[in-house]
Parts: sequence; structure tokens; C-alpha cells
Amino acid sequence: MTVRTRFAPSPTGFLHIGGARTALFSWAYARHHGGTFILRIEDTDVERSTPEAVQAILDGMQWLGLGHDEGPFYQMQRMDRYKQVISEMLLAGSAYRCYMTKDELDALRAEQEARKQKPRYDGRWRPETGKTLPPPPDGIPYVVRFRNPATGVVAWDDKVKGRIEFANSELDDFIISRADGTPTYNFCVVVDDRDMAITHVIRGDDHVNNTPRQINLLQALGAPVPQYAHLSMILGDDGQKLSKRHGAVSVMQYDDDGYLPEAVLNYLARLGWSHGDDEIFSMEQFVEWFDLDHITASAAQFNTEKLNWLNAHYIKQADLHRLGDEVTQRLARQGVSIAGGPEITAVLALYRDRAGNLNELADAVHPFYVMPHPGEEIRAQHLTEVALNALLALRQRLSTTPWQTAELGQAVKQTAAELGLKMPHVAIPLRVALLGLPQSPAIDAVLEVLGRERVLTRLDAVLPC
RNA sequence: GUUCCCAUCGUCUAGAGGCCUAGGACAUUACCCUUUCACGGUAAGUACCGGGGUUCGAAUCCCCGUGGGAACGCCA
Repeated sequence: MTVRTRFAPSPTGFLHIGGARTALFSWAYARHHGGTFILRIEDTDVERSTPEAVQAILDGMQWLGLGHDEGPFYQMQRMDRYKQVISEMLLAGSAYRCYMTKDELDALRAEQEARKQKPRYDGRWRPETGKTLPPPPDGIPYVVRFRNPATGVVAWDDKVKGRIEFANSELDDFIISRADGTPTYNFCVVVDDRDMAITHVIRGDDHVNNTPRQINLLQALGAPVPQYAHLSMILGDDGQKLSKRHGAVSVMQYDDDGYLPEAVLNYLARLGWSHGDDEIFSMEQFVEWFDLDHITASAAQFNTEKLNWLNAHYIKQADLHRLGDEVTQRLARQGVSIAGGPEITAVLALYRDRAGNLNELADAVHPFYVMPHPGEEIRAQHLTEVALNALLALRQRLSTTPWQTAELGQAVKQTAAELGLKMPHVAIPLRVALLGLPQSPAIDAVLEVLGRERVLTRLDAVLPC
């Protein structure tokens, strides 16, 4: 049997970090087994679903590189199929019409809650042998309810949580078709999972309580029951639950914030899953290793600092031309063009080991392309009379120094030596003159990459005429 | 309220009865490297929620408690 998994988001917002991890695990499981990964858009909530959200989810999946093999399927386009199954169930007696109004239902629930009972449908329209139902009232649209087994237990071996059992007596007859004739979530999921021959349902653990209902439905339909793996939730950095109002951000925000997708993926892979002590691995390696047995059952707290560490690691590894493209774009957004400046890959080679994200990298590289204007405080502190004197001497030497790292380093050293100064007393003012900052990578390398012309121009700009 | 789930360093986790005086990683601290800032290297501190069992032996199995979470929609 080939493995078929699916990711089934509802398009009511962007793809957030929790959804992304669910997608990643479903995708990896299918890939690991040479199976099929299906994308299904659960858009039956017409009120809240938007085409923008569909696009945002697609964009997020693409940025992460989680390609699907089938779909995207849209539930709204499968209405005829759902209605067909509902009429079959009505005919077979596994579902029935319920004429209770919404108001009556609300009243019932309020009363149950007042008595501190679990709110649930009381089965008043459920056909039972020997029970006479009232005649269907006129003018009241009906909903269709699933006739859930009244006794016994539903159980399954959850691949992450182990065996879970529910007593059928805890489950009420839930609505599968609304008064307006549209099918509901639990029903659509079941029909789709069956029609799409899903073998492994990997989803968030907020669905644990839906699972027994879905299994009962599946069985009523005579369909095979897939394996279930319920992933526990991801908490925010502060240990609080993520929500639209609190901390939940689009995966695309990570792009904006300067994260590489492979860093986000690697981080997410380790959040709730492990392979011994391995921390850093490629997606190829992840797919090879991934299994359901090593998924943690408890909730995990998101840790931005660890993500940052991984991101820094991947920036160090990344191809310089790719980093060049990323940084060029980010600079362009700030109105900075690299045209006419030093070779971007050469500059990046100096900075990639010291940046935590792409935006920091862009900021670091910025002064190479824009004439720096060190602030008053920095000038006062570093461009002292002694320092300027040294820079003047250095300027003269640099106008003839062969433009190679070793020679340039020598030039700075000799200047310092001749003036009886220590290295930092020359190198730091030089950094300020060249880049507007007292810190930089090795000064000889900075000189080399900047080029003689720009170096002399920048020195002249701080030197008194 | 009811049902269900969860519980190892601050955080992510290893751990499937003896290999655990509990390992790795992030973070923290110290030192080293160094022309600055980083990077890197080395080292240190920090954890099995509590109580009962089972067993020769429990972080690992069972029960209870405590704490946290989820669900109980004509939302998904």
C-alpha cells in the first residue's frame, strides 16, 4: 500500500508556523515512503475563506519548498459529491433529518451548561425502533445529523500519542449538513479522506476530539480507517498559546525578517521530532530519517534564539551568489543600489560569518555602497588629532601600496609602527573613515575589497584639507 | 462542568527497566584565538512535577495527586 498523506488547511488566514510544521511532517512522511502528498483546501466556511488566504498558503508552501503531488483540491468544488453521500446515508439510515431550530439548540445548550453538563444534542429527532417521531414541521429547514453508535467505544492507535479511546456515549449526533444544505467539516474531511485514499492523517492535536466522530463516520460509510498521528501544538516564545492576536505570524514574515527557508525548515523539523542528537541536517537527510516514532507527544515552545543560530549557520554555508541576490534585493528596498560599488560577493564573503539574518547582512554591507557619515560622537571619539595624523600618513602610503591583502596589512602595521602607535589606534580610526563604524572585519580585507579609489576618497573626506 | 491529551536543564530534546552519579543543542558564564566587533575553540553551571506501587533494579511500567493544554459549533 503506498502512503498517501494530505495537508488540509482552511484558507482563513496565512500559513503560520504550526501549520507549516504539520505540512512539513506530512510532506516528509510521504516523501520518506515514496508516497503521495496531497494539498486540500478546506474552504467550506464561506464566511471566512478568502482567495487571498489561499494564495498566502500556496506562497508559504512554495517558499518552504513543500511541493504537493496532487491538488490543490477545493472542497467547495466537491459539493455535489458531498450531497450525493448525504443522500446515500439518509437512505441507508446512517443519517437523519433534524428539525430542531438553532434557537432551540442554543436554549438546550445554555440549560445544559447551567447544570454544568457537557453541552450536547439530545437526540430528539433520532429515529429509534419503537420511538415515534413528531411530524416534520412545515417551513422549518432541516439539518442532517449523523446517527452515531449509541454504545461501545471508538479507539485508535495514535502514532504519536498511543492508544486513545472514547466511549460512544460521549459523542452526540453531530450535524453533517447545515440547514442551507452545505456539508460540515467533519463530514467533508471523511468523504475526502476516503475518496483521496488517505492512508495517514497527520494533523494538529486540536483534532483529537474529532477523530472518534470521523472514525464512526468512516465506518458507517464502509471506508477503511487511516492511521492517525496527532501533533501537539507549538507555543510562542513566551510559552503562551499562539493566536492571531498573539504571536502567530505568517511563514512569509520569516522571509521578510531575513531567514533562509532551510533554516526555518531545519528548526521546525527539530521542534517535536528528533533523530538522536542530530541538530543540523538537510531536507534530504530529514526525509531519509523522518518517522512517526520519534515525534514528541508534548507541546513545544518556539525558541527564536535557536532559529537564529540555525539561520546564521545556513548563511555561512549559503552560496555567495544566492546571498548576493538576497542582499541586493534588500538593499534595493532601502533605495540602495550596488551598481558601481565593490563586488557584492566579495563583500559578503567578509560578512557572512557574522550575520544572524539577511537583513543584518544587508545592513552590514550597506556602507560599502553608500558614502558613510559617521556621527558626531563617533568622530569625536575616534577621529582625534593623533588619529587623523596617522590616517594622513597612511593615505600617502596607500596611494602607492600594491592592492593586495598582505601588502595592505603591512601598510597599516608599518604606519602604526612608524608613529609609535598600537595597531588599534590606526585600524579603528581607519574603520571609521572607511565605513563609519569602529568595528569591521579584518581591516586589510576591507581595504582590498573597497578598492584603492574608494579608500582614498573616503580618507580624503575625513582628513582636513 | 464533562471528555481527551501532556509532564527530563530557562528552551528544544536523547532516553523504549540496568549502558544514566541522566547525553546533545540553543541560551548563559569563564577562558582561548584576535588589529576592533563578530565567528570559531575549550570549559562550567542548570533538569527526570509530587506521592505511592511493580521489580533484585525505574527518568523509563502501573495507580493517585498536582500542574498545564485541547475539545465539547448549522467554525475548520
